Amino acid sequence: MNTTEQIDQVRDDFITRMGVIAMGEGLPRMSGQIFAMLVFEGEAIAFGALSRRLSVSRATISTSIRLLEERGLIRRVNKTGDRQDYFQLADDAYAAMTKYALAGTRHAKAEINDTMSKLPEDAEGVRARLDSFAAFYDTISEALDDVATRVSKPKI
Amino acid sequence: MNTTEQIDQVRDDFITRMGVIAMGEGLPRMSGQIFAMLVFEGEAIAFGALSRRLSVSRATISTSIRLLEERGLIRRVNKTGDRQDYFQLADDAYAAMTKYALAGTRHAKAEINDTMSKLPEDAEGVRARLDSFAAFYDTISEALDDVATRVSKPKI
DNA sequence: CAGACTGTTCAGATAATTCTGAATAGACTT
DNA sequence: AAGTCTATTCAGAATTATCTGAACAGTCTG
Repeated sequence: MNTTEQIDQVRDDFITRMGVIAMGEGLPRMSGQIFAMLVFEGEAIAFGALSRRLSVSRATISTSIRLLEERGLIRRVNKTGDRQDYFQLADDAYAAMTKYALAGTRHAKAEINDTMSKLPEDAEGVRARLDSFAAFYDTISEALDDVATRVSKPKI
Repeated sequence: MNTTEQIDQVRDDFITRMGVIAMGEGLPRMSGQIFAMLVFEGEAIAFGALSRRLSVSRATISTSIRLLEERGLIRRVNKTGDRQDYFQLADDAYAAMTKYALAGTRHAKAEINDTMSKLPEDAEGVRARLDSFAAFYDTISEALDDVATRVSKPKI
């Protein structure tokens, strides 16, 4: 087995694993696999190549790509002289990932706060418990916010 | 509308919302709803009451409960003079929640590291990119670890 | 011990997600 | 302009997750 074959095998294995990890994080498997492929390759990959190398229809690539774009994880680039769209990791993909999670925890906290605002004055026990719950999400949010800045590439 | 009715309504609304939040965090809706109900009520709730008040079969309660127990989020308690099982929030439910997430990010990092170990020596570019990816998960893990300790109840 | 009640398991039903193929529209080439 | 290549959309198929009812085993009660 030569080096290229070895790398191919490692890459396919990596893609498979990251598909599973992605599912655990609430991302569809295919989006995770595309992300993994882009991490592994480094350079921009063509739309058609994604479909071919992940053995999945172009329609699936299209919708998976959209999700990743919406979350700011990947970037669509145009290569002159080639009609296809190319994709590569966003510059601050990891920061974007973190910020998405952060939005989730902030939303959860907001839901709890909203619930608290509807409680009658005398529901002290409930209020205290919801407050602890909200504080938990707040602690996580703080931590994620910190991660986001630490992970962000310093802007020149 | 009296205070009790108002609280009932707020609680049902809270439960509904937390079911959705839970799904976003990779937990089945019903587990999230049970968790929400336990947070709201504070005191232990009977198995049968969960089934009744969440309008769901006993089988569903059983499996949802198991998941929550496995993750250390709730505690099963026995009331003398009552055959039913009762459930309440675990003392360190939020810490347990955090630790579960932490286990996930550590696992992700391990998968990446494992992939790296299989790479041939000369695959420097790939190695560098995987290293960044792993570093990201490491940063998150550190943050979560910090959250876990801050959220843990101090052991007397 | 018979009957009532409890929680668990599991096969099958139901619901939700994810993927595909076909149709479409835009852009380039000749 | 006709033909080719492209990405998107969407209805339906395929897959996966979730819920239910029935069967079961254990425990208590009378």
